Formats: sequence, C-alpha cells, structure tokens
Amino acid sequence: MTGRDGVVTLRPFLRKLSQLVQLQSGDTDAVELLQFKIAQVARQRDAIARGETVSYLYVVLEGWAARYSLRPDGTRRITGFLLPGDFCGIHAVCHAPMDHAIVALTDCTLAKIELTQVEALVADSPMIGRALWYAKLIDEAILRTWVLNSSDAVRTLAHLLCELDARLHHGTDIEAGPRRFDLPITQEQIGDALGLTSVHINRCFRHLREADLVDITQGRLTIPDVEALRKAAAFDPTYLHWRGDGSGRR
Amino acid sequence: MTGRDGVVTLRPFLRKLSQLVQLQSGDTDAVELLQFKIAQVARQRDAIARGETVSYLYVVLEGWAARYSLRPDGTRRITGFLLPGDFCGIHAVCHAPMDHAIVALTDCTLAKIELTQVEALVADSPMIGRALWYAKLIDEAILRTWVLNSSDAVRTLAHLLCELDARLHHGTDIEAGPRRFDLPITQEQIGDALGLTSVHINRCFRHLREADLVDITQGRLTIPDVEALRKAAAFDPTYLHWRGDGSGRR
DNA sequence: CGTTCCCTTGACACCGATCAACTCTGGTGG
DNA sequence: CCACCAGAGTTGATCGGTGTCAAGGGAACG
Repeated sequence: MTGRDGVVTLRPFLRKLSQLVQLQSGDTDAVELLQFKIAQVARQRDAIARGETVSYLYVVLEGWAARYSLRPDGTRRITGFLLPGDFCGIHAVCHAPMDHAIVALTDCTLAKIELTQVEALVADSPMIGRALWYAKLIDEAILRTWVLNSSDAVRTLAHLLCELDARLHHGTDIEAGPRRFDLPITQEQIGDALGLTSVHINRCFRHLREADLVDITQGRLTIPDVEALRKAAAFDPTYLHWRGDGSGRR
Repeated sequence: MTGRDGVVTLRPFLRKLSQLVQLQSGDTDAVELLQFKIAQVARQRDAIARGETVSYLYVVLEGWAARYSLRPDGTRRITGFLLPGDFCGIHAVCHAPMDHAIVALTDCTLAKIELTQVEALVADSPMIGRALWYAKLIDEAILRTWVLNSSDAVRTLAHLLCELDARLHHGTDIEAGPRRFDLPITQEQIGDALGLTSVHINRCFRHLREADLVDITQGRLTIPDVEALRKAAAFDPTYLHWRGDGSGRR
C-alpha cells in the first residue's frame, strides 16, 4: 500500500492477519521488518503462471487479482478474488508447482516475500503460522460457497457482491446502512468468476437494480440496504470467520 | 483399517502422507504411535455437524464420507469426498467452528486424533506438518476443479469418476488398462456432489455406458480404457500432485 | 472525431430440472 | 417359499433458465 509519502508497506497484510488471530506483541514488528520485493503487474497480465514453482509468498497490496484456470475449451474460469491483504503462493511451502494461475484484474502492486523469510517468521511467531492456516481455511470456505451457490444466477451474483462487501469492509462499520465500494472489474470478469456469460451477468444486475438491491454507476457499487441484499442472497457471513463476529477492531 | 486380525491401524493415513512427502526415518513410527479413538458412523449419519468446534483430527480409515452444506432451499450439496486415508477437522488448529458438515456416505470407521497429539507430532516431524499443508492444498485444488467443471454434465461426471479412480488407485498400477473399483454411493449422492439431479446423473451414466467408457454393475465400476475416459473428461491428474508423477511407491 | 472497450437489450436454441411412472433388487415377514 | 415393501435405478414428456448470436449505445481516450 502506498502511503501519503509514497512508501509501500505490508500494512494490508498485517491488517488481514490481525483480523484472523490475536497477534502477540512482537508479531507486528516482525511483519513490518520483513524484507520484500515489489512487483507491479498491469491489468490482464499474469502475476504467476500455471505450472510455475514459486519461491515467494505473494501479497496483494493494491488492486484486485484473481486465481483462474483455463477450461478445456479455452474459456477462463476465475476461482477466487484476491483483494488487498490477501496472499497466494503458499504452494512454495511444499515446493509444488502452481496448479492455477494468478492474474491482475486491475493494475496491481504485489509484495514478494521470500519463502525463507516466511518460514523464519512463522518459526518466530507461531500465531502468524496459525493465521496463515486460518486464511487458507477461509479461502477453502469461500470456494466451497462458490460450489454451493451454483444455482440461480441472480442469487449467485448477489452472494458474490455480499462476499466482496464483507471482505472489503471487514471490521469496519458493521452496522446496517448504505454501503459503497469500487468494483473495478468488468461484467465479463464477474461472468468468468460465476461461470456465466457477461450477457447474463448484465441481466442479473438489472434484476438487482430494479429490485433496488444494488446501484452501480461507473465502477462504483452502492448497496442501499445490506441486510436486504444479504437476505436476497441468503448470505451468511459466518463462513468468513471474522474474529469476534465481525468486530475485527483491535 | 481393520487388518486380518481385526486390529485397527492408521495405515491408510500413513499411506496418504507418504504419497505427499518423503517421510523421514522416525516419522512412520511417530504416526504409528499416535493415540486415537475409533468412531463408527453409520451410513447417512453426520460424523461432524456444521458449527461444531472440533478438537480432533478425523481420519477416514474405512468407508466413504463427504463434506456437505445445505442450500437455502434445504437441498444438500456435497463439496468433496473423503476416502480412506483422508482427514478433516483441521479447523481444530484454529479453534474455528466447522463451516460445513461431514456425513458418512457408507458405514465408516474414523480415527479421532486429539489436537494436542497432532501438534506434538508436527513439532517433532516437520515433514508431516508439510504433508498436512500439502494435503490441504490438494483439497483446495480438487475443489477448484469442481468449480472449473461446472459445464457439460457428462464430462463433469466422467471427470469425477477419473478423480475417484486416481485417488483410490494412487501409486498403484499406473499403467493403462481396465480398472475397477467399488462405487459404494448412490446416483443421488453423486448428483448432490455435482449439483445435478439423480435423474440426470442416470442419463449421463447411460451416455458413458453407451460410449463404452464405463461399465457399472451392482455398485462396482469398470473403466475399460482409462486413457479414453480421461480424454473424454479432459482429466489432467497433475492437480492431485502425486509425488513423482504418480509413482507413489516408497 | 474516430476507435475501442464495455454495457445493454432482443430473439432463439438447448441443456438440465421437474414431475411422473415403471422396473429391479434385496430384505423381511408370513 | 412366496408376498410384500422400500430403496435405487431407469425412462419419457414438458418447462424454464442460461448460452449464443447479433446489434446498438455510451464513455474514455488518442
């Protein structure tokens, strides 16, 4: 994340970890002392290719990225969104090649932390090791939910919007009321994620708009009534496992 | 697994771990010395309920189990099969409640290993910790593949059969040729897994049968030509990450 | 001012759900 | 030994949701 003075820090990563576990004194410093490289990846470019054997942990600092694979017929399927603070490349721990690829959906800033640094960090700070496990379990839970929701396109789209809202606003303004966030991706990318065509995503957005569940203007999404949207989507945020039921404040 | 003398051992677990990593001397003994309880779970009964905060690692020794969740409309969706040697309940490490449930698809024998035992094991045998990570990454890869395959029911079914064949025969007779294994689950359960109705699963089986890709008689599946089925399913086993490309023998 | 994405909307075809009926098998009890 | 029954497999007819193809509109950008 680029601060006001242009310095890039691992702040988003730290924020994510602290939502998952109660960091112990020293853990924060240990993370902030991590050495890392910066990778700028332009929109639509792969950050990690399928088959690559990575030796870094990649942390998204700015922008949106996604995991994806190619279907036999050449079409792309996105299997997860990576938002600021999210990481990928844990395959490095097992020296296993990536079975999927990572693409930048928008221009992205990534931190590349060497595996040895991560291993030292975990050895030093067991809570962080636990946080990494926890984050992976949540990744899996999100994926399970995607499998689960494969029926009724409108509800599926609504559910995805709820997921993104919850993940972007984790720990902030839990109270009901209108919410807003940038949705910097195209309807085609959303279609790739949900296994639907962009045409149909568009139709689904119209349904949601006409039901006053969402409003979207130039890349910015507004949810007038989160509870209403969650109800329509049958969205239950517990699978995201926010510490203390969403009150992720430290 | 019940041996010829009726003794239950963690052999299937050990077999799985040794497929993932090169176990070091002592690791095998350490696993065999683990203390565990036995749980017999009857077909269609939950082994772990959703929301439960588990304190054991559960290992399937005999029978087939599955992860599942309930959709808002009450229908069930299976999100993964647990075969002998597979484990679940890693949520225990994070003291996190289960966001899904585990059901026995057939009568099952499970081993319940206390969390403290697992933590001690991992502290002692780092390769086993790595194997657990690896197994979880493969779980995730399998789930990703399920998301990926959500198009074309016949191919999806064929792909699932390839997955089960590969997982059941890991490391044994890699060569082509007819393969056989018990498929002790109903077409309805398969439908729950693929998000299709049992009626349609039946039609898909017919397609595969008429194309001589599979034969199924009283719960036993025969694949006359694995390569042909894999081609039809566009099945690429690399996502299962067998060590040394499937030659999982020690 | 033209080009390029991306969003938007319509017409039609097709896959898989639904509903319904029937068969087959194994088990249980008379 | 047979009658019955329950669960699973099998097949047909119809309906709806989503893909596909096509055309047009609007905004950003050179």
